[in-house]
Amino acid sequence: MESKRPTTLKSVSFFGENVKQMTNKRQRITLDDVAREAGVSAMTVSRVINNTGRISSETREHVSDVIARLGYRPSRTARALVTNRTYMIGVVIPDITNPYFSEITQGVEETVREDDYSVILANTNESASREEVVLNHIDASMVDGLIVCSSRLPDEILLPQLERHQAVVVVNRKVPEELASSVRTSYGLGFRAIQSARYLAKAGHERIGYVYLGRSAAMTMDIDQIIEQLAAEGIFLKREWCVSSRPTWQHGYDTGKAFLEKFPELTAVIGGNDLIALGILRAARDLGRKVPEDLAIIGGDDILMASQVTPPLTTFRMPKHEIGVVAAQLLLKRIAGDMTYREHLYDEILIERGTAP
Amino acid sequence: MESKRPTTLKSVSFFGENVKQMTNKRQRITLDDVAREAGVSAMTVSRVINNTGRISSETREHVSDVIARLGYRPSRTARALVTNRTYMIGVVIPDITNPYFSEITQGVEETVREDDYSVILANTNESASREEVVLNHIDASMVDGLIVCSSRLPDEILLPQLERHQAVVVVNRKVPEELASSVRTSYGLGFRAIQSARYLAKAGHERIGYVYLGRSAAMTMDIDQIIEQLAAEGIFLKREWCVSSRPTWQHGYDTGKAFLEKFPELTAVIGGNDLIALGILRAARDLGRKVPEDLAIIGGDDILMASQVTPPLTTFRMPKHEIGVVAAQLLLKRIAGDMTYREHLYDEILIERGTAP
DNA sequence: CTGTTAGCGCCTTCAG
DNA sequence: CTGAAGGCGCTAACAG
Repeated sequence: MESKRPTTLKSVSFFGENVKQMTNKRQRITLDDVAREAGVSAMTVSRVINNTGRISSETREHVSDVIARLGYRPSRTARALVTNRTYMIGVVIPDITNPYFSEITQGVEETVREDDYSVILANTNESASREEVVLNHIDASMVDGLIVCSSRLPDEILLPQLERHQAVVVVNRKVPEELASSVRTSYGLGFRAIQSARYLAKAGHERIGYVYLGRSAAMTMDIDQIIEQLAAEGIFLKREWCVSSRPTWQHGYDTGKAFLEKFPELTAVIGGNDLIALGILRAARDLGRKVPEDLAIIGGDDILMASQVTPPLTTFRMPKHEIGVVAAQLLLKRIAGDMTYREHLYDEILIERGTAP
Repeated sequence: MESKRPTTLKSVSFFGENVKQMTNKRQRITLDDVAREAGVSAMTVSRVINNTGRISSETREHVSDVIARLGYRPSRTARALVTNRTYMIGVVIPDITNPYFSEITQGVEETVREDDYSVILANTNESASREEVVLNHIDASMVDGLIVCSSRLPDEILLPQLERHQAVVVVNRKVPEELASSVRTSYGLGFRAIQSARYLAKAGHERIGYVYLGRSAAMTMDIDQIIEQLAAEGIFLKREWCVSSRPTWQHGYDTGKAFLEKFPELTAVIGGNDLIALGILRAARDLGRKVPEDLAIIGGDDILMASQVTPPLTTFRMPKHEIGVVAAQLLLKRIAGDMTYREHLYDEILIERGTAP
């Protein structure tokens, strides 16, 4: 019998002629199949697989052989049902095509995979309502933990969703410490705008515009607070010089173009993030404005493109990949049962480049 | 009893003071709990949830009430175990930070989510060995289907992996029709290089370099075939003028710099993709070469950045987002049981811009 | 229209 | 060191 196996083996572990039959019945090889074939109990097989309990190396080896021969693979689902661990984590982000988020996601994915976790990606497309739908869809029974990036949802909606999960980490957001650990930049978008305005004011600009990220719950301050704060410092940011934009290049371009045409008196513009700022940069040049001579621009994430356009974009840098890695690490800690609140803050540092030297 | 519920309700569906207790016992509310509370059988509750079978609107309503009151959510895991459907699909891609792939991924995610599927993201970091590990990790029991993008694996390794899955779609790859539907560009990387070379030759270039994507199984032709093909057309591409690079900006930059220094006689360079080409562009400018006067450059994906650098990059355009959408649609068809082979081919069209006018 | 019976594939007791 | 029973939470297939 042993000697006849090789043939079967090949067609099972390789793409063979009996593929069609398999597709019909989907005859999964189970623990019991292995047990029967090996002449042991299911429990023994289970122990071999999980490397748990004491087993004679003899049976262990024999069972391993049978497992390999049959091409047995334990059902993650069945295991999840009984252990209550799925080895998956959810990652909720606004837009995977935004380099800022794809870098964070990469950091997360690469980190959790080391511990055999998989990432369930949920893209909210920068929409609060979609974010809610998506969060609602991710049941606690399908993930061991959740990382929520730059949530656009108000607390009343976000917090109950987080509460459903065993382990949560939020990025760019503050929530009650019992609910989640947190990784974020120290300034937040509001402070970043203030930093930018100060920088521009110091450079002599008096008419500064601000194209901010539309109704984002990640904003630690709202526009009026920012204006107020700056006014206190003698920097004058008119309310009408502040408009919102969705955080994509195209929206930055469209918004920026209309904005610059409406307020030609502006000598500087702050973008809510790099994509917006880069859109504005293109709009400015299409309008015949010289950057930075006629118009200075400051962005906000230091994505690759920021350094490669002409003139290169002055922006704020933060370790995106590392933020993803750390968020993942904090989540793994929580999943492992260590529920102590942890918080990682990163400074955003201003990178002075051509658009606002 | 009914009148006392509201209090409990709030602390269950909202973040309440008994969070701590819940975290301990993780006392999931089950179907039976609902059934008991509603005074019906579990089956009835199941029917209400799945909207299946005939149920008096009276009991339906009552059960729905209890479900809402208890904040019951069905266990995806348990359901998956019995239905053999997880409502998840796997997406294997080389690098999520490459805009080319993040756009495809976005298309996939957004499409499958309409049908309540979630995406498991597996990033291989452009490494064949990691891709193998990752594919091995994605068990057929955890996904209903799989989309593999630009696999770097040879057939001997890739095909058996695909065979394990019920439904597969490959992007930028050809596999036996029984195994998977396919979405890809009509040219493939090899043909794209040939198109580029022809274009450059026509523009008068005689010394053309080629920085290609390292040992990628997505190449329909290898370098020697390309050289041969071009030679037949009277276009001379020396073997030593062809070097490989990993498909990232930084590698493109480093490789490009060394390459240009070693072969200053080149008047044009073809990049394996946009990131590589953009890296070369920067390297060329850092070396004091004027583009396109001293050196023409052609890229290959038409990512956003390509159009925004100076001079803008001549490249090939293909509908990345749509490719993701279609791949997802083909996969959903297969998951639904329609296993007919389908193939979508997209033309890559040359976008003539500043780096190679 | 509703309930009963049997598992899905695995692991956690508890006995040998 | 190994096995037998029971159940995780849900639904399919039958009853009624």
